[in-house]
Order: sequence, then C-alpha cells, then structure tokens
Amino acid sequence: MTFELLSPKLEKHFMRWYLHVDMDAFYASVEQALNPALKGKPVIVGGRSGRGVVTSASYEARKYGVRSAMPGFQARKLCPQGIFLPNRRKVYSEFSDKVFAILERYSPEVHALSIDEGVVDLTGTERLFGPPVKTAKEILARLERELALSASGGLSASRMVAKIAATLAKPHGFIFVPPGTERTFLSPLPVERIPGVGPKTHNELLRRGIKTIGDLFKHASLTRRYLDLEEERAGKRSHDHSIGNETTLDQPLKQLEQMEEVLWELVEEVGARLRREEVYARCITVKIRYANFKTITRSKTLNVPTCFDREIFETARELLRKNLAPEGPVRLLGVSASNLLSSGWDESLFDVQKRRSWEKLYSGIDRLRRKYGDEAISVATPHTKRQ
DNA sequence: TCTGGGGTCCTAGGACCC
DNA sequence: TCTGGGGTCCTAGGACCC
Repeated sequence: MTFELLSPKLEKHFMRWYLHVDMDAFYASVEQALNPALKGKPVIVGGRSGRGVVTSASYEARKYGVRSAMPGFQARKLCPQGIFLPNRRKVYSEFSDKVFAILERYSPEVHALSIDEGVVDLTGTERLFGPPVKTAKEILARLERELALSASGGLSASRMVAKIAATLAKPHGFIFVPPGTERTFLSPLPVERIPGVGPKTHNELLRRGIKTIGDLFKHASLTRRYLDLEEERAGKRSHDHSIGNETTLDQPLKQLEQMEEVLWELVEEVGARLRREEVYARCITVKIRYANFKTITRSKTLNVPTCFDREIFETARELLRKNLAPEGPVRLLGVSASNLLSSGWDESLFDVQKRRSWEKLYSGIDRLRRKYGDEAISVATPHTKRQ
C-alpha cells in the first residue's frame, strides 16, 4: 500500500481512484428489466435441461438457497415455484455493452473484467464530475435509472481493495475505503474474500492457521503471493487469448464416429469465431471428459496457423483418436484454439496461396450462414455423410 | 436425475539451443 | 571428472473466475 508511505501532500498528487462496478444477479436482472412481470419473483437463468446448471439466480431465488453453478434439478427441488428461463447470452451481452457505455461517460479508462464487472479509473475526473465518492454513487444510480439494473460498487485507491469492497457491498450497495485505511478494512475479512483464493488455497491457508486477511499480513511472502496490491503491473500482461467451444453430451458416447461428428460441429463454431475475429490459431486443444469425470486435454501446435474448419478438424480428430483412453464413454468434448495471431506471420508462398483459396471458400460459407442461418450450409465431415 | 460453458493464469517438466 | 546455466517453446494439468 504505497500511499501509507507518502506525506499527505504527495499523497494527493499520486492518489488514484478505482471504482469497481459489479452488476447484481446480472442475467436474472436483465430478464426482470425486460419483463417487469418478473420483478420480485424468483427468476433462475439456466438449469432447465437435464444436465444444465444455474447461471444466474435473482435474489428472490437465492432466498431459497439457489446459487449459480448449482445443478438444475437441485435448484428445482429447493425452489419449485422458480421461474426457469433459458440462457440468452446475446441479450445479456447487449445489456453489457449498455452498462459499459455508461461507465465510459465518466472515464476513458474503463476495464471490462467480465460481462458484468468492470473497473472505472476515476483518477483526474474531479474537475469534471466532482469528488470520486459522489461520482461513484452517481454512476450506480444512473445504471439503475437508465437500464433498470442494480449494481454494487467499491471505491478505493487499490483495484483489488475496490473489488473486494464491491463484493462485500452486494447486493445494491456501495463501499468506500478511504486511502490509508486499507489494512483496517481488509484485516478482519476471511482470506477467501481475496480474488484468486478458491477452496484449495483456502484449505491450505487454514491448515497453516491463517483465517483472516489480518493473519495473512503476518506472513510477508504469502501476502505478496495472494494479495497483490501493487497497481503498476495491472494491464501489462499480454493477453493470451483463446477461443473454444465445448459441450456436455446428453448421452455419454462410446462410438468414435459419433464423437467425431460432435467434434466437427464444435470445430465449425470455433472456426467461424476465429474468422469473425480475423485471427489464426497456432495451437489446437481437444478436451475429453469421461463418464467418470476424469478430464484430459491434448494439444498440438501447428506449423502454419489456421482458422479453417477442415484444418482444425484434422488436428482435433488426430488428437482425439490418439488419446482416446479406455476410460469408457465420453460425456464431454471440447475444442479450443489458442496462441492466436492476427496475421502477418512468416508464411511461405505456398502457404499464402493455400490460405487465400481457403479464405475465399470460407468467406462464402460464413456469408451464407449469416444471411440464411447456420443450417443453410452444412459441410460433410471427411468420414460421414450429412444431408 | 450428480457435477455447464466460457475463459485466464500459473506451474512444471522435457526438448532444444547457445 | 559425476555431468553448468540460461532462455524459449511446447505440452499437460489444475486452480480459479463469472
């Protein structure tokens, strides 16, 4: 906590202000905003199909113990009167854009951390909008007024403290942690409040007698490891982007041919997204989860990056065939593309020509699909006939 | 009618190179 | 006479987050 070392005058000079905004029960709230009849009701997004899980539960539903990531049948048992809705990702993503558009009215420095969470750097906005505390409250009120969505906020000179504060403020609250009071604020909190400390780490820390963040402070190296309060590094990390698609099968599969058909469908989606984002993948990874829940991933780095279904599929199929262990039936298959390049890598002339011709073919396919839907064109997998 | 789907980050070992 | 020491890439797995 750098500012504790500074004199009050310098402090003012270097002070940064971060507002962490976290939308409350985002997907469920969007559904309620779009359909006022759902207001005040136990709305549960996801968990409708047999193997589905809850993606978001309104606070009314949470009263019954429904939580996100909970299997659907369990949620139904806890809250039979719950209103179960399908996951409409596109709609939530549109609302997310509206949320961030509002945040961006208050600062050019807005970092989206997920679809429903972001950090607004309010440093230097005093002259325009007044004191940060006032601005923060105004932003939260504005989200509610313009989008009918409830949000929680945390304001601090440290991003991590701001995030913890926002979580603590939930639902529909705001916590300001004045500079210099961070330790006092954090010390009584249980260690699992720290982002990145999940069940495993929590247990490990408990085993060492560390329950609260205050306990953690007594161990300098552990504090550095889990509670990184340095601000300067933030945002420096190169984003190792990846694009993937996976599915849990209704029935665990035993036949390789059936698996390959699923694999092809997954690949088509991944390929389309790569082309939409105009990136090429150097690494293809296949994920296999067996009925006993054992999960493996196998990856291969390509000599020539690709975004073409046929090439991705060849690699994915090879990985699948080579690694299909005798663990029995497969309950989940996934394909993911990583090590993404946007273009301009060192290509041989042959590769350039091949890539151009593929690009022509696939841009035609993608265009037709956009116009007439995914079913407009289906491409035969190398081994199966599809109508 | 056990346990989704989208990701990121970190670690660790082996290959390979200088 | 035991066989250094980096750096980078690739692969696999696991923890964690929303």
